[in-house]
Amino acid sequence: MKKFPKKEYSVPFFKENGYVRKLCPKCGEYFWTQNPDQKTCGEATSEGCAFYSFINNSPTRKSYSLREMRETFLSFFEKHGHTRINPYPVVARWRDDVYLTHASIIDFQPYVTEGIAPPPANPLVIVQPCIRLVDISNTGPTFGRHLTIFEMGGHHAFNHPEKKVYWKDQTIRFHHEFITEVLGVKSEEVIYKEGVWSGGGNAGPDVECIIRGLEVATLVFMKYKVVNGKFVKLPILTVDTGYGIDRYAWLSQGVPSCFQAIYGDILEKMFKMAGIKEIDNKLLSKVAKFSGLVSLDRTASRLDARRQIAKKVDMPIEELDKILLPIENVFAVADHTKCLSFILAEGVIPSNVQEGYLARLLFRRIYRLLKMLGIQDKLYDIVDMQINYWSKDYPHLKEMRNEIMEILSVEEEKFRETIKRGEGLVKRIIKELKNKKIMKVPAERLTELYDSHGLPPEIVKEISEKEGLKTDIPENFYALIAKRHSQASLKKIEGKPEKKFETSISKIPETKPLYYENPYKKEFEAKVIKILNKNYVVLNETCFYPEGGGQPSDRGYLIFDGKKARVVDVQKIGKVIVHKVEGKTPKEGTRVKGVIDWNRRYSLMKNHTATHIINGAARHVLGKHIWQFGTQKDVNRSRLDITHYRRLTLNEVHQIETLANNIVLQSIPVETSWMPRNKAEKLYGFRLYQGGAVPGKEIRIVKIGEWDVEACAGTHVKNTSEIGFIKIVHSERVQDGVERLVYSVGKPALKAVQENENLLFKLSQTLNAPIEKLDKTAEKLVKELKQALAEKRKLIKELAVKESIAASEAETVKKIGEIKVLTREFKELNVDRMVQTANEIIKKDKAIVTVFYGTDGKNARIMVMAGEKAIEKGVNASEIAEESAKILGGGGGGTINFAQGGGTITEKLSEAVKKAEETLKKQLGIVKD
RNA sequence: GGGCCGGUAGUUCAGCCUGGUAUGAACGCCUGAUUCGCAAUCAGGAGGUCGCGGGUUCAAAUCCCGCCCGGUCCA
Repeated sequence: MKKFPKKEYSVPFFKENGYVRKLCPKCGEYFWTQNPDQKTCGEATSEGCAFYSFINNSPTRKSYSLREMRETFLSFFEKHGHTRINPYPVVARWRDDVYLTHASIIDFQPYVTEGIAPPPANPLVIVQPCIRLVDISNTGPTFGRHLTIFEMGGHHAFNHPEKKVYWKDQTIRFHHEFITEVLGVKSEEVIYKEGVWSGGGNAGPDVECIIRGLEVATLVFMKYKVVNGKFVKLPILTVDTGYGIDRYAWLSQGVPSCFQAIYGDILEKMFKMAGIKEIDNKLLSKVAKFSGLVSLDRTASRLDARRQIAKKVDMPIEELDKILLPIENVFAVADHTKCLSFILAEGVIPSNVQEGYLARLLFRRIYRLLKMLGIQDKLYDIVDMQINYWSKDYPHLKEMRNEIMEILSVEEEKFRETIKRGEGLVKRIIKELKNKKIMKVPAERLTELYDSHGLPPEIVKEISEKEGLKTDIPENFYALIAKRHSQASLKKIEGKPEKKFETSISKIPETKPLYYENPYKKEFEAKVIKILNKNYVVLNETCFYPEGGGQPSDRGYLIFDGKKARVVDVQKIGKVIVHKVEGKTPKEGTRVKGVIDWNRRYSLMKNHTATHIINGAARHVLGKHIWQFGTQKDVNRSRLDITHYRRLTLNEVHQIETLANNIVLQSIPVETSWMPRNKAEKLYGFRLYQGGAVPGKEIRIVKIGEWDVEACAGTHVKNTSEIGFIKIVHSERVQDGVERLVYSVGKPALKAVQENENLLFKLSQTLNAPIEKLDKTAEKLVKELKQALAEKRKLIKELAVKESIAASEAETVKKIGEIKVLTREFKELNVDRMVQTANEIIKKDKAIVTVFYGTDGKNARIMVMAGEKAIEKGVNASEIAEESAKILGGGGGGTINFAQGGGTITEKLSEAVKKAEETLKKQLGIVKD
């Protein structure tokens, strides 16, 4: 990565205080220090630049708990003119580019950092719980340097060209004052390492603050936007600092691991649960000192890291591993269960897609860790402990306790099923391989098992080796998985034709939307600003609603000079609304009259408001974890996808429907208003972002009484009573954890009910039973049908036995050489009966060949069965069937002892039977060609 | 959003590639034998709209298309 020149880091603070800039010989990075004897950058990296020297030897004046450290940090910056801001959710619903909040700056991107919206305060200070799942495999082995969930303290300043707050020098001074004067660390112990930060589309120089080996903060000076890999200067310079609150607490306590610093006595309880009684703190401290060396990714081996540490602490690797592994596992459990609790508390449902998949990943990892520790049953106790512990700082956890527990138990059930199913599958595959004398599970099988069935190769290995089959997990296993996916995803993506206007449109002034001022306005007059590509019309203002937020565009007409242009589509590109027209096109600069298709539009308005109502109703009926996942409105039928961990029952759907209709009947006014993003978030919370990210400084709020508030750009009715009637017609599971509600509104809703009634009526007529008794009637019918089918099978068999007796005595049996042939017509074409009868006859006499035939008028069928002895003499049933079926104009075939054929030329049936006899004779060598 | 796998007896599955009898397998169930009783064992038996709907074919569990249901991986 590109490095910034020295001048980017050379701030007055360093000069005034006698800092020198040095180059670390180990990692090759520059750093600033007051200590002239400092050789390396002082960070405990995997290159081994230094080791931790704060373990059992804290550099701070006193020991801080996480909570104390958080408060100390916040109040320090508050004292220095920063406004304290409450933390944002860990699920970043206001953004569509990331799922989780992984830094405090995420809260303010992109609207604040791009200058679209003002910050809630400037400067501000916040402690934000952050989630980073990329570090999941390191969580535990690095003793807490990596966590999936941690608290990032950030003091942020947004420097506008016309209004500067503070920049590099002051930022570093703040940090230094905090660390030395507040915490009491000696000034010369603080090293500032130069770095380049890049993420979320932004970049800039940064300094990393290192104390006794531990990086405790990163001070980022965001000044670039990354466009196509190039750095473009930003108008707003953002001070983006990240203070690892957890790491500061760790530093101050000097305990071996960060987990001990964060979790205190609940970690002790987890150790007890796992039966880990005596922890050798001396050893742990020694290991902790060198834990900076550890850095795992998907390819690096855990044992390699362990080997290095074992050497440092002078202990056999096996022994060390035996001691450390369970401890690390408990560390990971502590971290992961906190992380999962936070995610679930915000209504994420474990799923096979999107952020739900992350939750599932986390759950399954926890479950495996607990299994290794032998305490799977303690999952709920641990999560309960976490909820209690963290609710003091984050009270929303407690509110969601019951839902979290419910979701966990559903998820546990699902995982157990998957494993059970998988084990069975692996065992079968192993058996199959053994039968083929393959004594090793092929790599291809491993990838298939993982990709299609979710079975990690380690599990497959475990099972297979128990069964005595070798399994080599390829080193590039995950690369092979990636390959499976890349091969399949070579489909072309077609962009909207309007996309190509994007560049030409930037010069056109924005279109004034009239549909917000008055959503009931049906006609308007406007000036034609621009015609694009012959049939795309841009007006100065319009009533036509462009497609967006799941609401389709309006249709209608543009009228000019007595001519009409049909508006078939409306799109919003940037701030310009484009009308796609068919027929005549108006000229640029002229005035046109616009008329929207009111019936359609009014219908869409009702549907849109109904969507909000149902969403609110669903949340009320099912719980606070309900979020809108997606939605599509239409005139006759709309749909709303919601997050839920179980299949909806009909009863639940009915409850939602009833509640939704209650809201309609209560004639609640629908209030729409524009307000600044910050104000709206403060007033209504992040629940606003049901429909995902909403751009802009001011956002539009649609509020339906106390039932629902959402940020929404759609058109709505003024009062819920206008909707009339909502009928949920259908519910389905779109993905794991996502339920779809399909519903109709107003007249189409009535129609939907009537259609169902039609169906019932028809059914009632067919079954000749009153509608009220249809369920019983159908039940009875199915039962009777089953009985009748069973009876039929029985009778066919009985009949077959009888007929076989009769047939063997009948004269229709012809002797041909040493074998016998029985030809017989079946009046009713019943293949089953023919087969059964033939079976019985052959059972009695192995030298017989049966030739059965019949026709239903449309098709003719011929069936040949040969006994063992007949086959010995050279009879081939398949050939006979094939030959005679040719005459019938069809084909036939089968096995040597049983075959059938047929055709459509039914009148040649007797000829075909004759042919069968001839073929048989030929096979026996009685007749020659 | 994209991909992959699966749906056959009460249960777990085989059969599908290469269309031609589901004499399907195991477990479970029922009856009988043995046993003080249970388990075990033996003998016999019942149990299937092959997820649904179309198509191709003389013929579809099997091939093709659509749908429904479940599982799973990736971003």
